[in-house]
Amino acid sequence: MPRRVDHRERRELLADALMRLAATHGLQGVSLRQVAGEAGVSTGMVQHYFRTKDEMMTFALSMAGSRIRARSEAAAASGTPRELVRGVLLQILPLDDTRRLESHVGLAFLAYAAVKPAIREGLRADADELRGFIARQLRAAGAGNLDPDLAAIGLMALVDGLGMQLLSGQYAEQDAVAALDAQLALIFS
Amino acid sequence: MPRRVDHRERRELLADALMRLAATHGLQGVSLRQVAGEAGVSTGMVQHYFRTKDEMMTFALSMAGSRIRARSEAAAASGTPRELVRGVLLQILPLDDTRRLESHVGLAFLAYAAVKPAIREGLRADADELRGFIARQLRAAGAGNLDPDLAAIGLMALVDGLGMQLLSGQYAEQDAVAALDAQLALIFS
DNA sequence: ACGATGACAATACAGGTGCAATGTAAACTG
DNA sequence: CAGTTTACATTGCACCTGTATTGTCATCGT
Repeated sequence: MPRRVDHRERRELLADALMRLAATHGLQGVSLRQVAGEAGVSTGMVQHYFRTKDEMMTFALSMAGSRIRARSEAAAASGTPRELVRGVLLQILPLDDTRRLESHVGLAFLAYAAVKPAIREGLRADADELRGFIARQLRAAGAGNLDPDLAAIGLMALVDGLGMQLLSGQYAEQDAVAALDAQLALIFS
Repeated sequence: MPRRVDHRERRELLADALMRLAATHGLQGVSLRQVAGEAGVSTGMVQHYFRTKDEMMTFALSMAGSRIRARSEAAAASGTPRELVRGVLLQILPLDDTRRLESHVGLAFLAYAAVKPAIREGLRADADELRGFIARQLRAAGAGNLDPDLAAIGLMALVDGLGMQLLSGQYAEQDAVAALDAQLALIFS
C-alpha cells in the first residue's frame, strides 16, 4: 500500500489506540510501542505519522475534544434552555462505557496538562466554548437571579467534579445525576 | 547514624520530595532515583524505607490526606454552619502556593488512582469523611429544601471541579470563589 | 523507463527504570 | 568482647523508553 493513504484516518486509528491505553494505564504510562501494539502496527509506522510523542498526544487531545463537541452539539439540537443545558452536561458525565472511557482519557489529559503547558491551551479553549454556550442558555431563560457566567462556571465545575468522583467510585451514578438535577432545579428557580 | 532512626520522619521526608516532584512532573513520571535526588539521599535509602514504589505512593497519599484533614479541622474550629462549610471548602481550592501544590498532587493521585485501585480506596475514604461533615452541617442549619446528602455531594464536586479548572488556568481565582459563594447563597436559602 | 517520493519495517542506541544483591560500618544485646 | 541487627551505600541486572538511522518496496510524475 504505497502512496495514497489518508493521513487523518491513520492518525485517528493511532490516537484511538492511544486513548484506549490511556484509559487503563494513564497517559504518562503509555509508550509508542504500546500504541503500536494496540493498533496492530509497527512502531516505525507510528513514527511515520507522529514525528514525536508529544505530537501524538496533542493530536489525540484535539481529536477527543472535537468528538465530545460533536456529541454535545447533537444533544443540543432542540428543546428548552433547561433541557439543552441538561442534555449537554449529561454528555460529560461518565454514565456508559463510551463516556467512562472518555472521562478516563480526559482525566489523564488533565493530569498531563499539569505537566505540558501546550496541552493546557487546547483544554481551555474547549471548555471556554462550552461555558459560553451554557451561559447563553441561562441568559435566554432569564433564569433566577444569578449571574449567568458565574452559574455556567459553577455548572461546568459541578459536572467535572461529579465525573471525577464517579470515576473514582465514590458514589452511584444515579446520585451524580440527582445532584446535577438538584442544581438545575435550584438555578432555574 | 546507626540504629535509632524515626521511621515515620524519614518516610515523610521522602514523601515530601515525592510530592514536590509530582506537582511538576506528574506521579507516573516520578522515579525512585528522582525522589532520592530531590531528597538528597541515595536510592538505597529510599529502598530501605519503601520496599516497593507502590508502597511509597500509598504512603504519600495517606500523608497528603491527613495533612489536608488537619488543615480542614483547624478551619472548622468554630462558627455558624455556613461559615464552617465555607471555611472547609475553601481549604480545598488552590488559592495559594501551598494549596496549589497540594492540588497538583491531588490531581496526580486521582489520575494515578484510575490505574491503581488500591489508591482509589484511600481517596474515597477521605472524601466520604468530608462529605459526611458537610452534610451534617447542612442538616444542622436546616438549609433550604434540599436533601443535605445531595447538596454535600454537589458542593464537594463543585469545589473539586473549580480546583481542577483553576489549575488548568481556565479562569481567575476570584471567579472560583465567587462561584462557590453563589452556590452557598443558593443552598442556604 | 526511471529517478523521486511516500509508506512503511527493522534495527540500533543511549539512557532511564524498578528492583535485587551485596557491602560496610555503627550501635545495641548478650 | 562477640554477634546480631539496623541503616544505609554501591553496584548490577534485565528491561523498557523515545528517537535516529537505514532499508525496502510500490507507486507516481515525467
